[in-house]
Amino acid sequence: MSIKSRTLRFKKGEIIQHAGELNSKVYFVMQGLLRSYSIDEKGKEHIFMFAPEGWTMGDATSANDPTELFIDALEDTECLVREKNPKRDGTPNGFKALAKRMLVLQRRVLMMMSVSAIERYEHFENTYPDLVRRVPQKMIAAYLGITPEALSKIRGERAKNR
Amino acid sequence: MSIKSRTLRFKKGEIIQHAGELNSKVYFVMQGLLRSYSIDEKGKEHIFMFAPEGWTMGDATSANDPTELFIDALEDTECLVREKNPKRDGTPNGFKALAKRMLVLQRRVLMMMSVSAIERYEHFENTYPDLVRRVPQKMIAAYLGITPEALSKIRGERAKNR
DNA sequence: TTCCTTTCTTAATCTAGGTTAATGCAATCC
DNA sequence: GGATTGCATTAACCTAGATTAAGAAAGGAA
Repeated sequence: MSIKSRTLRFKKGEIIQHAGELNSKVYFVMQGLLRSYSIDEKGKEHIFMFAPEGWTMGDATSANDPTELFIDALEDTECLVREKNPKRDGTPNGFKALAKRMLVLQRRVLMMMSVSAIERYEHFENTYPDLVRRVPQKMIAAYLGITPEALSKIRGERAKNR
Repeated sequence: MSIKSRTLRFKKGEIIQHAGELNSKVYFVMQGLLRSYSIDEKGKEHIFMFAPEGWTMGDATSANDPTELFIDALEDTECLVREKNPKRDGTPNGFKALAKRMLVLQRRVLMMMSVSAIERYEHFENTYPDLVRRVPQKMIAAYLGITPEALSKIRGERAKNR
C-alpha cells in the first residue's frame, strides 16, 4: 500500500470539507472518527456516514464537481489523504461507472431521509420522464418506499391543484 | 469497449436473478427495461433500481457471495452481459473497496425503505457497537433518519422491556 | 466552583403515510 | 364471448414518528 498519500491530523470539531466547494480528496481513517452529512433547506442535518478506524471517507462527486457533503471530525483524527478519481477508462465496469452509481446511491439515501414522498415522486419524474409511463404505478411506489394507495392519493391531490 | 461480453435477450416478466443464488453477472441494457428488488419477511417488494437503456444492472454483492436482490425484465430486453468483480488489487481506492462501499449503500437504501426506526437502530448497534458510545444520540438519530426525540422514546421503551 | 451551552428525556399534540376494504377497469386466459 | 386476475382509485380508520415545549442532566469555559 504505497500510492502517494500523506498523513493529516484533524482536531475534534474541525470541518474538513464544506458542501459546495471543490475537494478531490479521500480520507482513510487511521485513528479517530469522521462523519459526512448534508444540511437541508430547513437547516436540518442528515448524516450520510460515519468513518471510524479502517474506514474510508469521501464524497461520491467527481473530482471536478462541487461536493455535496460536509465532512468533519467527531474526535481528534489522524488519516491518510489521497486523490480521488484516478481517471481510468470509460468502460461500463470501470471506476467511472462505479463512481457514478455510488453518486446515485448517495443521493437516494439522502432523499429517503430528508424529503417527503411527493418530492421523491417528482424527483423520479424528472430523472426518468419516460418510466412514469413505462412502469406500473405500484412499482413506482415500491421504488419510492410508499404504498400504491399513498402514491395514488398524492397524484390525485397534485392533479387537483392545477 | 470490447471486454468479452455476450448479448442476451429476456422476455417481459422473465426472472433473471433470484435472491440467494450465486450470480456473477452484470447486465448493460441496450434495449428494454430491467429492475432489481428485494422481498421482505412480510412478502413486500422493495425496488432497488430500474435500468432502462444505457444503464447497468447488477447486485453489489461479490461474485462469490449469494445475491441479495431479484432481477427481472419489465419489458422484452436485450443486454450485454459481463462478469462482475475483476479482482484487481486491495488498495483502499481499488475496485474491491468501491464495491464494498456500494454494498453498504445498497443495504442502507433497502433498510430505509423497509424497516422501522427501532430496527434500523438495532442494526446500527450491531454494525458499530462502539459508535453507540462514541457518538452523541442526536447524531445517531440523524443517521437513522429520525429525530432525537423519537430515538430517545424508542430507547426508553426498549430499556423498559427487559 | 459557577455559569452557560448543549444534550437528553418526557409528554402533548399533529400529520404523513399505512392498513383495510370496496369499487371500477383493463388485460389476459379459457 | 365470459370469467378471471391484476391494477388503480377512493375512503375510513390507525399508527409511527414529527413537532413543540419544558425540564433534567451533562460538559466546557471562566
